[in-house]
Amino acid sequence: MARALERELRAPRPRRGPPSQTRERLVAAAAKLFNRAGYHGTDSNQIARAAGYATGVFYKHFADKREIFLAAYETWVVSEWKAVENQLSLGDPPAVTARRLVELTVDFHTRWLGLRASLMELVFTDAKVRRFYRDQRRQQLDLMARIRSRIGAPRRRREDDAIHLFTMERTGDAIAQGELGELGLDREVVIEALVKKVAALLA
Amino acid sequence: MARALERELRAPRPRRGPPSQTRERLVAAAAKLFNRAGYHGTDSNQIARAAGYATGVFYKHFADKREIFLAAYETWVVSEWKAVENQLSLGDPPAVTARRLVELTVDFHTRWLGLRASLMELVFTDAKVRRFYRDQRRQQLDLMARIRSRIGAPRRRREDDAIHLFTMERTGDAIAQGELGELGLDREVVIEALVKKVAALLA
Amino acid sequence: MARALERELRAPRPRRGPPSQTRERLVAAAAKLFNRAGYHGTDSNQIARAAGYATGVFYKHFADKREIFLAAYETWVVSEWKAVENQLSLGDPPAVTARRLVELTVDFHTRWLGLRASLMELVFTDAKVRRFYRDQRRQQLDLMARIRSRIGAPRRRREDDAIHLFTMERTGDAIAQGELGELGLDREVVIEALVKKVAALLA
Amino acid sequence: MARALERELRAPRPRRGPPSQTRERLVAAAAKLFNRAGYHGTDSNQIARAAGYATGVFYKHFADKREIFLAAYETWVVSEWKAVENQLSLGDPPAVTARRLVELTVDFHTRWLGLRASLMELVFTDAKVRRFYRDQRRQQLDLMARIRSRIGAPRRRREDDAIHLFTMERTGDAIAQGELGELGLDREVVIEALVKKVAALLA
DNA sequence: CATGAATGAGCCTTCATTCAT
DNA sequence: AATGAATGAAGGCTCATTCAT
Repeated sequence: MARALERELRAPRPRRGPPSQTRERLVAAAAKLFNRAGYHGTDSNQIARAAGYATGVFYKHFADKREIFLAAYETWVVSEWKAVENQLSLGDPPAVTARRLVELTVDFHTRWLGLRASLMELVFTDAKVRRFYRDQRRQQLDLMARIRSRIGAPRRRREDDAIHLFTMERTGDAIAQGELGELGLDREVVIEALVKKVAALLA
Repeated sequence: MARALERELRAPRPRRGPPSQTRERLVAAAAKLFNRAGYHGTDSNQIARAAGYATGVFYKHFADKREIFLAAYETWVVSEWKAVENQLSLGDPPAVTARRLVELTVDFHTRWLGLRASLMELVFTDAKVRRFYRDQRRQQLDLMARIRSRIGAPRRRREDDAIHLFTMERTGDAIAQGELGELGLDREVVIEALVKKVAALLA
Repeated sequence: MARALERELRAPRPRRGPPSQTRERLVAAAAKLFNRAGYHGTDSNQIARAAGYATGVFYKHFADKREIFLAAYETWVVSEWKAVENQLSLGDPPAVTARRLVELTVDFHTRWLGLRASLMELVFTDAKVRRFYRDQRRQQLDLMARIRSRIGAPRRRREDDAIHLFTMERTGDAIAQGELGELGLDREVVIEALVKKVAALLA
Repeated sequence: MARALERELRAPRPRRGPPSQTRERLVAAAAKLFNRAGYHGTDSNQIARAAGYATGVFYKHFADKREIFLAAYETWVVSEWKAVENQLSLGDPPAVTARRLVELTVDFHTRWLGLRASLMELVFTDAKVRRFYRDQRRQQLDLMARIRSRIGAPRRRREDDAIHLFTMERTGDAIAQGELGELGLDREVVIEALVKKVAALLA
């Protein structure tokens, strides 16, 4: 009857499967929605529906909304890491690598714009998110040190690396948000400048 | 009776006064609360109460919560500007000025940490906040250009100035949040590095 | 200064005067507003403002909002009575009188449409309004009996007069509301029918 | 613990069931409350509670209070129609039918007194309610025409039918409200008069 | 495991009314 | 007598979360 049809429309998707798949679908749906409307603009029932499930399933997989945000965030961070490490493993010349890394950053910030927009408030508000966020940063710094030692580049202070990361992060957000355009700035010039900064680290 | 007593206890409330004063008190209270609990963690009744008023006043002065956030944000931004321009007008040697400016930045980011934490999501979510935010950035860039031309420093591309601002902003947040400490980084070293960057602009 | 100017705009009207005048102005403003938006759609601050006074003055003249409604209602009823009695005193031939009375009814219902729309709920809800309403009805019935006896028309049962009044009242509302048009009915035909009914009473 | 006990006490609440049942219960509770306290004297939380549910359900079924009023109104109107058509289908002699119809009218106006009291203001204030109300009236007129043609009664102008409906409606309200008693009128005489009017239509 | 109806605390907002000036 | 800022109860509505099926 009409009821079944309606359900079909809501979620034209095969249900049932291993729990991990359900979880994955939920996270994917959450990411999409958070990205569109921010954390507070997204409601948990929506997430389940968008993933093709009923409301209740949500709380079978996540203790609360915050947790799924964290999961979505983690997904993003992990995929970004993978992409970065993958790029580094290609052995491209530094100039190429630098450009690719900047492109990656901009890409990711663009793809995860809405999530990032909510991140700061949650980092401020929520201890768990904060902890996770800090851990990520630490790993970024470790990675940077490792890379440099691997390629025999000169040592730098971890503090400088941190500032570099902050710059990349904030500038990436600005590009993703279209802030540059609104300020009448040239996106390519900014990207070029970032590439130069990254290249300097790899030299 | 009990009513009067209760009123007495609630708050040292200097009632009656020009509306502008009420508004100011509301904004001050809002800033404090937003700063403590973030935008979404603060409600409009709380704000009025914290300012020493009853619920209703709020909507006599602001159309909604977003509007008072914007007002609080504006207050902060304006005071920061004033402080910066004031510092610049002192005619200190560049090295001193640079250090003072960094100190100012860190100070402001510390004082307005919670507000800043909510800012990004609102910029993303709310067109009015976004517009205001962008305007501020534009003015910052203009100021930078003016300063340099005034002191006869070499011209720079606006894009580089923007990146500089992003770096200052994000690093200022990190310092304010105590992110550095948690990452085992030395705050002074970071500040020193920022000072150098600012000094380079003034040279 | 700007303040005074603003006040001027709100109420370009001489203030101060005998209390009765203030009261009158308030009632007039209330009637207008109730008429536009109904009782619940009108707020008491608005009324005072619209009359050219400050909020507070309202409660110097009326115990509450219900009371000013009653006053507005009374004004209307009294003016309608006056018009009816005036018409009757003219000594026009019955046919003319009947037509004039119907015109009067339609006029008044049109002029007081919004007030009437709120009347039923208030009659139901509020004992004071109910009492006043009933008194009016009683007087209408008395008047009808008196008229007939004066002009030597045959006696009728008071019950029939009541039904007649109900018909006039409800049909008057329908005309005022434009209900006829929406139902595809001819206004003139309806009015003609009413005239006939009234004429029958005067015959 | 206390929680469960409290829940037990609150209401004999048969939870779980098809949404349509919930909706029905809400409408029934709403009708009762509107009827008792009028539209503005009833709030949406109350309605849900009175139906045996928590606050939230309300907005799962209705966009706002206006909508549930309309639903309650519709329920009433539909049931009245059914009763009228049922009566007409019995094939009683005209005199009997007329009396029964008047009784029905008085019954319904009595049962739905409070709802009716709010109706006028809502018809005035709210476009959706107005539209629904007009549609009903149109159908009443259609029905009247159909009945007469079915029983071979003489044609009448639709305008006269409309006036008849207005009379019935307003007089029905008066009876339901006890207005007659307060005016010292004889209820039976009034009813008799209405019966005569209806009978005339059926003749 | 999934479902989705139900929960209810709590937020935003309005407005009749008061009262210090 | 007038002013208008302030009051605060109360109502509309949302949404994270629970739980009976």
